[in-house]
Amino acid sequence: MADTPPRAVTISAIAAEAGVSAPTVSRVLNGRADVAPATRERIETLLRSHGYRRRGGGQPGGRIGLLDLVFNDLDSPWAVEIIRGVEDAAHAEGTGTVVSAIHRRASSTRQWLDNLRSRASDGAILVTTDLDSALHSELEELHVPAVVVDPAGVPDLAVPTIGSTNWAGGLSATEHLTGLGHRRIGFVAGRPELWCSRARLDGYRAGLETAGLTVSDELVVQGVFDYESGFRAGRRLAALAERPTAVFAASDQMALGVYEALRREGLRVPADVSVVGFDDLPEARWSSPPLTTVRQPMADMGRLAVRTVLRLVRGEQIESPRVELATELVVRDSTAPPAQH
Amino acid sequence: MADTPPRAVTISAIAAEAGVSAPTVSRVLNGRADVAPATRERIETLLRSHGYRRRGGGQPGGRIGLLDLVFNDLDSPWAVEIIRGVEDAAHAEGTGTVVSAIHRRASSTRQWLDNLRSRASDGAILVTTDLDSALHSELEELHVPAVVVDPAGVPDLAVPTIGSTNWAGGLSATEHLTGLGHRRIGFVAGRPELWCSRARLDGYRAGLETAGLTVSDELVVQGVFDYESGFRAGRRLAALAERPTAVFAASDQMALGVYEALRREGLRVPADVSVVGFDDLPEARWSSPPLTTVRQPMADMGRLAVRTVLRLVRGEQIESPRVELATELVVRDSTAPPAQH
DNA sequence: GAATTTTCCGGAAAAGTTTCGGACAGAACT
DNA sequence: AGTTCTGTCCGAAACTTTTCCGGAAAATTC
Repeated sequence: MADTPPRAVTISAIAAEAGVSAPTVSRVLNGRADVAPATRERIETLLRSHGYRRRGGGQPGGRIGLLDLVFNDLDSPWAVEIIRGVEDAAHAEGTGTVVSAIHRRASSTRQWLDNLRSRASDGAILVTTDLDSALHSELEELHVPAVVVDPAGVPDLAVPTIGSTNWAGGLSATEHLTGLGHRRIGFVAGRPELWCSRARLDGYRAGLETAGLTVSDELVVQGVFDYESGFRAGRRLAALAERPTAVFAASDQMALGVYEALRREGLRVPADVSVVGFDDLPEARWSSPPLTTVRQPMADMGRLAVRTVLRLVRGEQIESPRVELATELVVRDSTAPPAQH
Repeated sequence: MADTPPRAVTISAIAAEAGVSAPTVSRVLNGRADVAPATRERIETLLRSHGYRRRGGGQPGGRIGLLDLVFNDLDSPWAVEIIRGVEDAAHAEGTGTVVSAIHRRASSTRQWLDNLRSRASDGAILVTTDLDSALHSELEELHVPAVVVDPAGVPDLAVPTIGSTNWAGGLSATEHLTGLGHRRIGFVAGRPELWCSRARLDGYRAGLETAGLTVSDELVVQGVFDYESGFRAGRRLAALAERPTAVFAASDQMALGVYEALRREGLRVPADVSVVGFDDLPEARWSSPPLTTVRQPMADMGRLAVRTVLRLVRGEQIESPRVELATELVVRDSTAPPAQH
């Protein structure tokens, strides 16, 4: 005959190759205790190199049942929004969503991979700013396709990523402020090592240039995306000899930190200083005053991630390995024309 | 011999009873197309009445692999915290967490139940303020034990629930304010039909009485837990002839609404009015000023829910069908002694 | 050194899934 | 009407994986 079609690897094939019986391999797969360490090692290697995937009971086939959604920790402020989008799309496709958090410890990652294989998840959606290549190759060996959803932008990797248009967002926020008449606009930058920070900063610069303003270094303060660093940056900007009339923070959390710094200085938003954020977290709507910000469509990104990973599971081609969804300026009450002197 | 041990229902037993072969039952279970509607109906009824649970491949046994975590919608502001706690405990127990949202539509619930059976989830944790008894009996039929995590309190049902000490929380918040010297303290109540609202209100009253104050009806404004209602309540309290010097809101979202209402009146927190919330959502820490509030240990409630439902899965007894975890007052910057007139 | 326990693994049985083909009904050509 | 064709529905058999049980070898104890 011709070559056999790509028959799926079975437990017995592995067993034969390892020189043991099928039940032994089964025990290894299920993490049973009564297997000699050496034997277990040998079988695990074979399992991995053959990319064994658990199958229900009978022959191959089987439909998609589970998707893993992984967070670096569960502390991303956009976590809920992403979960909501992923759950929504997964539900529509008839698959379940397993949410996991892997912590900094390497053991946590290992355990997650074991669980992933044990429950025969079909694909993984990673929400993380640092997917190391070790994890990536492990997933490759397991034949579990992965997609990275990353509102922070990610260095290039052979994994499809879904982000958002940071540069355009930075530009529109800045143009909103210049359009209101602001001439001195502070900027609180995010982690410089992440793409998205640079893109937002460049968008800010482009916005100033469009308005015929020059970029002043003292108006750009470094932060690390969190509340605390926003607070410190806000204090520094407020203490400037020539105080800016508006501040654009590269994240909502930093914008709220700026709020607090201004409040302690006795300055009012937006009467004395206008503030713009980036992300549109739920708390942006409920801050006082409600925060003008650049919305990242987290839920849509989650939905797209599900569709993308399912295409990979089905072996279909995807158009582009890197997709960016549009950001959108949401004007609320934290911006106003500058006070007249 | 004696009576047979409670043998699990097998596919073949169902098949025999329905007068069909095992493969046919298998097809029904997996939603295959080639089964006559009448036959499918008959088998599904039997499946349900026997509480059939999918088993891996071999004999009964099998270890716990998946837990379902269900939200009413995914809009609860405490969702992340609960997910975090549940994921943490589930991870430690070696099980995965499937997060689902069921919407108001009944079809959504049905679909979730189908998925639940199809993926052979071992237990369910429901986060909801209205678990209807229909759903409850369905779960009973599927032999999937359930636990309700409900920070809002729930009417009695034959399901273990995990809540928190709302009365004590209301009391401690109020005593904190009276301790600072406040004599006129406004209260923004939550949905009156929920237990927790009454408990918090009673805690407030008890706190006033402890301090020898009388409860004035005009100081208690009805809200529905959300930002908007808090805003309206705040406006009403601020417009009072004799304005309160402090406001205790029965949820953080309402407290933030009060913030905004006060800000629009030109009043400062805490210089002019102190504010206390309830829940300790993440945004409480990041509001301006950071909000003093009563913390509900959402993550711990999630963890306890996992342990409880796993005990039910293993057939163990649980101590109490209703557990309340302690709330804790978190003092931040939104409270201060009343201004001297 | 013998006895006992523990470790490790294979055979057998059980459970569930798919593939393939057969029975049957209705529709469509002569 | 008889024949053929086609599609639906279901069972037998094949196949994969899992657990149960028992036995041989190694390790430990007396």
